[in-house]
Amino acid sequence: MQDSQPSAVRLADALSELNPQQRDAVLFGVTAGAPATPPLLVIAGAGSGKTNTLAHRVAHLIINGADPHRIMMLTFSRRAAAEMDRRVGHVLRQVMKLASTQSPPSLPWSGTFHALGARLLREYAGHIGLADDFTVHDRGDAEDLMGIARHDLGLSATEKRFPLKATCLSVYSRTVNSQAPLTEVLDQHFPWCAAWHDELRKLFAAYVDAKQAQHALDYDDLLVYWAEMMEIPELAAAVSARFDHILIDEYQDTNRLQAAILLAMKPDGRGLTVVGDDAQSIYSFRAATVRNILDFPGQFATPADVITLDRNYRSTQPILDASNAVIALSSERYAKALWTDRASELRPRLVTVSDEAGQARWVADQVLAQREAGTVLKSQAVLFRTGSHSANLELELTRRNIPFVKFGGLKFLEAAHVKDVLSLLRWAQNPRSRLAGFRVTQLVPGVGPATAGKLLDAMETSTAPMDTLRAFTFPGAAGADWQTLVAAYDILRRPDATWPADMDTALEWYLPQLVRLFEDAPVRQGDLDQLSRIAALYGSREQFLTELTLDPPDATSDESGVPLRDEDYLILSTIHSAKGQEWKAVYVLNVIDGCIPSDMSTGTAAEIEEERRLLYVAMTRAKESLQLVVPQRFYVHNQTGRGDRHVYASRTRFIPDAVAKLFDAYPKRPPPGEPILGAVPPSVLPRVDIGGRLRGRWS
DNA sequence: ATCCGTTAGTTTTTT
DNA sequence: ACTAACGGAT
Repeated sequence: MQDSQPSAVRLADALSELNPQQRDAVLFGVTAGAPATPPLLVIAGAGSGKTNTLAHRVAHLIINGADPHRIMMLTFSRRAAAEMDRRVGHVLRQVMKLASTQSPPSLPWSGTFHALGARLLREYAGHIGLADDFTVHDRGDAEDLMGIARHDLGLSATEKRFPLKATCLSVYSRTVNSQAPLTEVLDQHFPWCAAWHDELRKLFAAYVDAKQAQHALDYDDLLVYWAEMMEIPELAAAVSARFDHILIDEYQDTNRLQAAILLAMKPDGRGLTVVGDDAQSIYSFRAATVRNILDFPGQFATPADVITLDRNYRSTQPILDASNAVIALSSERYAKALWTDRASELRPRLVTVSDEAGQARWVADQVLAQREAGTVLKSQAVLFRTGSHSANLELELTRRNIPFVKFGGLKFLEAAHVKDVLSLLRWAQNPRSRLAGFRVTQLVPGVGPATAGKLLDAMETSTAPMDTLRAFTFPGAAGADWQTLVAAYDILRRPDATWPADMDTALEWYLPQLVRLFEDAPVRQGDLDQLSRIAALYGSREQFLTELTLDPPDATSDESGVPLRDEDYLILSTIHSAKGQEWKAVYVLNVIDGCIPSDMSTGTAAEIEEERRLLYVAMTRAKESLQLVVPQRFYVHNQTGRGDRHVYASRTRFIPDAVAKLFDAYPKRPPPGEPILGAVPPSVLPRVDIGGRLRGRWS
């Protein structure tokens, strides 16, 4: 800071770009020296400049003397964390007048609850009876382990079918995250499993034992152990004292466990800033609760101040009018209505098409048309309720050579061959990881569950697991295959193993298995090449394994691999994954009852309200152009047999006629004055297969 | 003990 | 379309 203009002036300049509410939120409680600020809740409507405001507040704290190392910034995803870091840096650079070679201070403690939890736990592992080489299980691993426990308890052979392992894990996870009794969780969210209460309880106990025996933590454990650690006064004091300021984004999507952690970190609320929007709460399936945000102010001796940001900078007025109208019908009343000064002639569109194929054609046509008009593909996004809803569109886009990237789709980390390789690395990192060992050893031909189990039992009780492994003789003839695994494992276990050379060792062993196991080995090898490239970005094996599970690459494209950054591509995303993002043009697919709301979540009024908010979130992503597409016929997915079963869909219940008036209908209705009869142009009348319906009646 | 084909049963969204 | 369990051949 060496130029003539005092930084205070530049600070004032930076702040002058904000509106009065945003400025209040930035400045609230901040004084020179930056001692802990009083608790603050910012209610930030969609597109209200929330991230920018938060970034300014952080920068402001730092300029006033706060130490970036002592600021904890909790975001919803790693992507959001990176964006926040970038913006804080931007403001700091501007105010501190750094030379372009100097990098602004960044926030080392910025990330998701889970990622920061993992870091803290590794640091304090020694104090809480945790091995510091613990493995983090992703969803798939956790399910597999649950499956093993389920089988070991004899629950796979019950008279009536026991819930699937994935369902068991969901129940477990929800119980843990909501801190509610199992009975309550079953009654409210899994009534079809309620009869299994006692067995589930036993299963969960076994699952917890299994995790501990192999030094593994699942996603929930990262929060649970953190919360438990904060119950010990000395540890709580030590951890809390490391952070002067804790800021949390998307607070409406945190659950009770996360709120408990937060409160334990800052019991008097000093230093806490939480930001959220109750109208955008869409993660209650993960036990998130709006109560967190509603109850926040009253949790402290001096209630937290509340600042509301309701000026929207993102969307045009017509888009906002329609979005406001949708959320206004919510049974719970939300205090704010967003406003903007971005007038526009262009109203959002409600487009009726015959079926999903027509929907795909329509969207592809529109995407190309908008690109011709100057909106690059990257500024356009197609949003949908569930991953499978985009299948038709993906086909159409591929056919027309329109590049796209899908967020929230199938992760390539879930593919069997990728998991195989990761398991080998993980087993080497943590020999207690029975799950990894179980998977890897069964890759050797002739080795099945029984043999693998015997070996792992022997290793578990052994003091020198490596020797046990080497000495193990297994029945059968394929000794050579076995020896290659032992050799590879031996190299990976050496203390002088280097990264990313380990990845090559693992791949070298795995490639023959890949060729043997899969017909499409060449395709899959492409994935492994990509994995290898990703691996090179990490500093160590442990870091690679942990961060990959906590922060998986979240997009897949039509070809394997994410396209290069400078290519142009269309964005496809689930509405959940679209959170916090914005695009010039947004298309929402299947805006029909049964999709939004999903017919799986029309059980309770609360579920339906969440679906309404989901539509609201989707609509408020659009800056200039918004099109909701309503196919009149919707093929039922997942149907048994070669059915052509479809439902005659109707527009979502969240857009009744009164709200529909805020949209332009397409195809256009006849001008007022025309007879009502025949109002629907013949081209959009559904084609009805009456014969099929009659047959369907009996099937 | 492993492997493979057959059969019955199935709840979206993600850290 | 996908999973899990089970019977039978090797």
